[in-house]
Amino acid sequence: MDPQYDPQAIEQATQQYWLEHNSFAVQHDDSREKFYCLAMFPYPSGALHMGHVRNYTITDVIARYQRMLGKNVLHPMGWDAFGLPAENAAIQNKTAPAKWTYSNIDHMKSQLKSLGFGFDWNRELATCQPDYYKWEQWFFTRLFEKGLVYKKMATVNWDPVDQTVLANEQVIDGRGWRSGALVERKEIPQWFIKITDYADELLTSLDQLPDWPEQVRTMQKNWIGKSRGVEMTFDLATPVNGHRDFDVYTTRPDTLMGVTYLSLAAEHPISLALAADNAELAAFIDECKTNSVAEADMATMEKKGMDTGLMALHPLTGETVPVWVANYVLMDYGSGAVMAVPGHDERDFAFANTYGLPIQQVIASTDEQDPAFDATNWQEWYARKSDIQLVNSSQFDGLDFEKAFDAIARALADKGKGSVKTNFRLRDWGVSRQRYWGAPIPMLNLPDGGEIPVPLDRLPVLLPEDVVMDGTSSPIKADPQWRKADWYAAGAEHETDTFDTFMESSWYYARYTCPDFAEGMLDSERANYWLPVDQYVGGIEHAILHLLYARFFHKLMRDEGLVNSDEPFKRLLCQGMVLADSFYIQNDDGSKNWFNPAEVALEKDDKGKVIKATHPQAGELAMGGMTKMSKSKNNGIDPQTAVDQYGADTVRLFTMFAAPPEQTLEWSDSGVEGASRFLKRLWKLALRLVENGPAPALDTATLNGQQKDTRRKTHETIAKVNDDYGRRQTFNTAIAAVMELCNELAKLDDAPQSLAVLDEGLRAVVLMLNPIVPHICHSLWSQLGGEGELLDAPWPAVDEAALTRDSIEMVVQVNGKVRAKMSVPAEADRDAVQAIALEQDNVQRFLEDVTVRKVIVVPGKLVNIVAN
RNA sequence: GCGGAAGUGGUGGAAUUGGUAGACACGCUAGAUUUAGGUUCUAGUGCAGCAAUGUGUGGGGGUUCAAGUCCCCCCUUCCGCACCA
Repeated sequence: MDPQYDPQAIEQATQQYWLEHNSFAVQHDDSREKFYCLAMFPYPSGALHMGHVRNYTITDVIARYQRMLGKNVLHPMGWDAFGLPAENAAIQNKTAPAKWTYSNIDHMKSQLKSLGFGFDWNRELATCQPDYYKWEQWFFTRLFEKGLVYKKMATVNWDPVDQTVLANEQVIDGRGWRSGALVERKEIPQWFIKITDYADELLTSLDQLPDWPEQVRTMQKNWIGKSRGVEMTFDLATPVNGHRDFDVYTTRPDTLMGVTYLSLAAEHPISLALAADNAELAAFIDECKTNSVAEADMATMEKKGMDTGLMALHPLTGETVPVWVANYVLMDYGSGAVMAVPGHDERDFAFANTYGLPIQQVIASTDEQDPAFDATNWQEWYARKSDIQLVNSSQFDGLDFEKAFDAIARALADKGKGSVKTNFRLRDWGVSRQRYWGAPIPMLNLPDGGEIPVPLDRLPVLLPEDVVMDGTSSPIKADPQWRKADWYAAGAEHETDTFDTFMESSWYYARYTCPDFAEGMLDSERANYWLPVDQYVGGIEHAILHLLYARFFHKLMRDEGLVNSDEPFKRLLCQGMVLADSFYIQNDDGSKNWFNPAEVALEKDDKGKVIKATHPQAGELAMGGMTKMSKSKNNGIDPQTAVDQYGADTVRLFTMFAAPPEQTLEWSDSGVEGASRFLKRLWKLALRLVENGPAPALDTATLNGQQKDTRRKTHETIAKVNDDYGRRQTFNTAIAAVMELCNELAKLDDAPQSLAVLDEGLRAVVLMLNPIVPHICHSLWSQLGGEGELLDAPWPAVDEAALTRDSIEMVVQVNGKVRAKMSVPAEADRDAVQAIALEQDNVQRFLEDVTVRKVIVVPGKLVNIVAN
């Protein structure tokens, strides 16, 4: 055995062994219990970052652990290969997105291999490959045939200088990132998939996912946003350009008598009709066009509106209500019109106060603690649904929320002006993108204006890969030859929009089960063996969109007869971000220059707190604290550098040790060194055992106290680590427990039975750490004379007999404060424990001059003596 | 703005069901070995105090024999918001 731990040599040899033995290839096998472990596939951005390392280490640990439990484990990997960055890189580097993407995949694949992740590379897929997106295109045409796909006008960010559609992230402070031009909202026709048809099922089947984080289920539930409300019609006092009325939806019909104005979206047909002969209104609508389309901006921007002079009629009273156009009402949501109740909606309240609109109270609090209604000062209870009753609402006065809701809904229905309606916040999924690097939408635009899907025998609609990007128009939009579909009809053209990349990531997990299947989208026999995914791991940032779309797609595939399960992901783990220290220099103009932590020297005070950061050239730097690793803050730590310096096992160990998986992970060089140190100590411990020759057989009857304690520690640790890996998924505490065990094992002497205890303990350590640091464990396993393949070695068993104790340490409290610690016989009953507790000297001292009122005994833990 | 989380020593974190706060590790201090430095090993390390002891889980209140954990109010930070992936 090499006296020095040499990670580079060990890791190379171990990876070579896995390669030669094809160790991670798996097959469909009905006779074995399966386990499908999946990490969210990466976007091939060029190089692996720490977030990837963390993600894939977690799944690799779970996959290897499940394999040791005897399961047939599928752990695949592939590439989310379409997307915006490839286009940007292509423009910048004057290359083609495809070429850039494929070269990134090559590089990142070799990086993944160097980290020793046990992926079944036979199943690798990239979503930009035609044999992948062919089936996505086919599936879309099926959805079209089923009536689940439609086309409608929708808003995009339009850069008037570059003449191109921009993503939200490409709009910075209202301007195009490249041109700097003021971005406009523009309505263009786009394809939508009816996710709202599945809204109810997407909501109710969340209850079938007990192994998802509660917070993710809650976020999805709120996102879907099921509400019960009333849809009603407001007639116009005077028709406008043929429009006689418009609809609004509200969840608060109980406040209907408090409506003091109505708001239309700038793009509402009535607004546009009114603007035709109202220059001021036209100007206001133009101004609204420069507003961001992002909901977050919408919610925080200044609320602006304009009175149109038009009047609508209240559906119950027939009184006139002024109609406004407001910048915060969006045409894409609902009907593009809302009723405003400034007395009982906080946003309307602020708006009414700004524009001097009347505020009418129609709800009164029935809680005497609440202050009276004050139209100049918003209070929490104004919008409450409980402990209220209606006022100023004629025949509805005195009703509570539920009764008022029903009575007003009935009154509207009686007049034919409205009805109760269940609504969802969730909107249909717009899948059109005006970009090149994506899967072409397989539709033909016909000369007469209609659309038909491309038939299967014409699929895939191939995306040309050898193109030049000019930064404005998509190459397929600019290519009349590509668009031409004369094979169908003269003048027919291919749709030049491509799919949202969430389409590809919505079904890749299913395709992994049969990536070679050429006859269809999925080979149901294999797909149904492996699905659903038993463990899915990815970033919390995907908690809503990606996971919701994938759940939706799974149900669509089920209804197409491709899979037989309702949900794609049985258990979900959302890992936290990876942070690193950040350092900068503030420039005179307020901007900041960021310096990579690798180049910064730190100075500490006598407690070890960092007080100064200096850069060899730039001098003293300001400290930006721990922030998410990012290009903009230049604080990315390259995993490859760490792997080259310390080895993959050290990086994997640190990553899993520094924090539980759902929390943020703070990168720390000294923490990495600590992980490396532990592996060196482990190596030394094994070396000591090996150099002492084969350990004698364990004879549990002859063990002394220390040997017995250490052996108990071994088996306690096995039980804890098993629980931490399987149920809790807190790998950091599992590692800490193994470290504790190693510290105990290291204290054993060289007596024959001590070596036997060490031998048993060390084998358990190697088995327990194998999922996390598989290379060093592979090496140690063979040097300790472990039998068979470590990858398939059974998880160590707990010897219940080793867990028994003769005595238990307990704490004695007086009035809740710890005053003594004592050792009591394991079999001592309540009275005996109490008696021993009262005998303790320090307890006696605190019981002088007081009377014992009560003694609480928590078996195995503590005694609390209540006295005064 | 709306929705979802988090806040514990000098630092990362532990405390799993209301029951010994600070496991494990980093850092720091002292010592030993080696010595050019690092490495390695031993001991100590929440804060205040010589000690007994007091005090301590973002802040303020409450429930309980007992609260990091449960309840109410407040503050701060982070994530998502539909065209980044």
